[in-house]
Amino acid sequence: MPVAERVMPIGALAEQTGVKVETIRYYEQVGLLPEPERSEGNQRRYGRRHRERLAFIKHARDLGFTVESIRALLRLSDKPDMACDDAHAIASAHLGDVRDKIARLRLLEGELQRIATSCAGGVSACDCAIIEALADHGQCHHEHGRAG
Amino acid sequence: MPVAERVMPIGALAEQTGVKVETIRYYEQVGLLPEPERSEGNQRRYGRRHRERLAFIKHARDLGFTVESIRALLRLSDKPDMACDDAHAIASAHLGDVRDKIARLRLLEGELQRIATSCAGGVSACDCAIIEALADHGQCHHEHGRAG
DNA sequence: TCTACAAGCTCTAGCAACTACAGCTTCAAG
DNA sequence: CTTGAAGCTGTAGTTGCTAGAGCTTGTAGA
Repeated sequence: MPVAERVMPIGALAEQTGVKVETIRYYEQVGLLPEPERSEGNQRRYGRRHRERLAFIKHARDLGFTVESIRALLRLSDKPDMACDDAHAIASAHLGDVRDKIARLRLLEGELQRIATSCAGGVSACDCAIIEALADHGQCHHEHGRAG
Repeated sequence: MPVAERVMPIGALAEQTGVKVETIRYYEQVGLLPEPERSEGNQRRYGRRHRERLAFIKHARDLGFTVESIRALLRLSDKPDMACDDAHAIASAHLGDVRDKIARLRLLEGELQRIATSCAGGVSACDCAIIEALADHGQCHHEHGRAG
């Protein structure tokens, strides 16, 4: 046998996938992972299928897909007939979101840099340009929305 | 009088600053805004000082500062003696965070684009490359961390 | 002055996506 | 057989708001 036993407890699954134990239980709770078999003593026992599904989930989460989107993608991958178009739509929408976020963050980067260098932290000769800049939106070079 | 009365209720403050009424009450609750005077009937009455402080908070939030950081900045701006260095440190750290986030998002953008175009949503000739790509991290061109 | 009704109040619960306990049970190695 | 790590359930906390219920206050028109 190459890499893993046929069946494993939650800790081993966590280790193999890089997803925390609590998070695995959370995914089960919200319906992303199916309920696994249990040992006689009521402990979860996972197999290859669970590991693969969890890897899918983790990868998608790392890419910033919401749990809702992942639910949709998993539904698609379960009945893959007309999955392609729908999956493409989900991925494209998400790509759009990511690009928006990048654009907004770059505006923030510019303004933060301007603010931070205006008060370069020398001796306290300045009245703190940072605090002034934050107090006075009029100094701003653009409107900015939320981009956390 | 140019623009505003001396004293105003919460709705007017909300309108002038672009911060929602509930959010203003929330900021008071978490100690970002001081408790204002009240009318005889227990309604909040705000003045210029409050409006300025709230504008500061909003601007900083728009720039992605956490409430915790804003609390620190406000503390500094209240006693501005040695504020400059500390404010500079906060702003620089935040700038670093923003740049990290941008870098990670750009990696994601690349991978998402690769995934989305690999299954360009034509007729369903494909087995859905998107779902395969998500299932198999081995196809990935890099490690990626969380960047939501 | 009375009457509507908008705007205000407090308190509580909800969102996403986990994380962290408390207090218990089970598993596995020695 | 013992011991301690790992597992279990359930609840509450995190961040930064947002939304509602159910009440009170302010104010403009008649």
